[in-house]
Amino acid sequence: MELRVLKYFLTTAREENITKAAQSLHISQPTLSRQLMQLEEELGVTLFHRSSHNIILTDEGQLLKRRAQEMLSLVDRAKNEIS
Amino acid sequence: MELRVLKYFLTTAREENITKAAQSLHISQPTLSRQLMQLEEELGVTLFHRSSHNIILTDEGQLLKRRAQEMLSLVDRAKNEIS
DNA sequence: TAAAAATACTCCATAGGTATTTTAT
DNA sequence: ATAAAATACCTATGGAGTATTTTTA
Repeated sequence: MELRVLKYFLTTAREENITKAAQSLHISQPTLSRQLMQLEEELGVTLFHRSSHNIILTDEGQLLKRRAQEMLSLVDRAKNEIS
Repeated sequence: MELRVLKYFLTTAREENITKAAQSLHISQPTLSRQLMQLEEELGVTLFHRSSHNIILTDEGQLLKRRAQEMLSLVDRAKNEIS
């Protein structure tokens, strides 16, 4: 689990669409799709319910969302405190 | 800033010695030395006071230490909640 | 049949390693 | 003299891209 991928995850959770999230992140759709699948594999859970028109968080995905948001807030906080 | 490097940083802060921290992390001393320098460069601050026999946190380093510990705690918490 | 996601490759950036040098006690 | 960090150089893993196929509303 890396902060870069958690940002990918949160953007995707927000957009509910991998293609749009990838555009927003300025990476390709396959790259994002792969990173999300790898994150799911690493955690051993399904994070998204995938349909052909959108992709929404599972219960486990919602849990990760909260913690990921907290982690990224801490990054901002650390950067502010340090500088 | 990535969680992997924050783990490196916290281990080094604890060991106060890059060589020992690298052994504890099962990576080489130059790899750890480089990652720490890159983290400092990224943040634009010095995180460690380096002497020839130990390496200790600066004030900015202490600030990062707190937040990094919180982030890694959140990782554990997320993993526990999910599984 | 038209979107969105997944798959199949290819490429390259960078994490990591070994060998060596520098530094400070 | 010695222990530790930094530097130089090389290797290789995996992050990222393009092209294509699969899937489902």
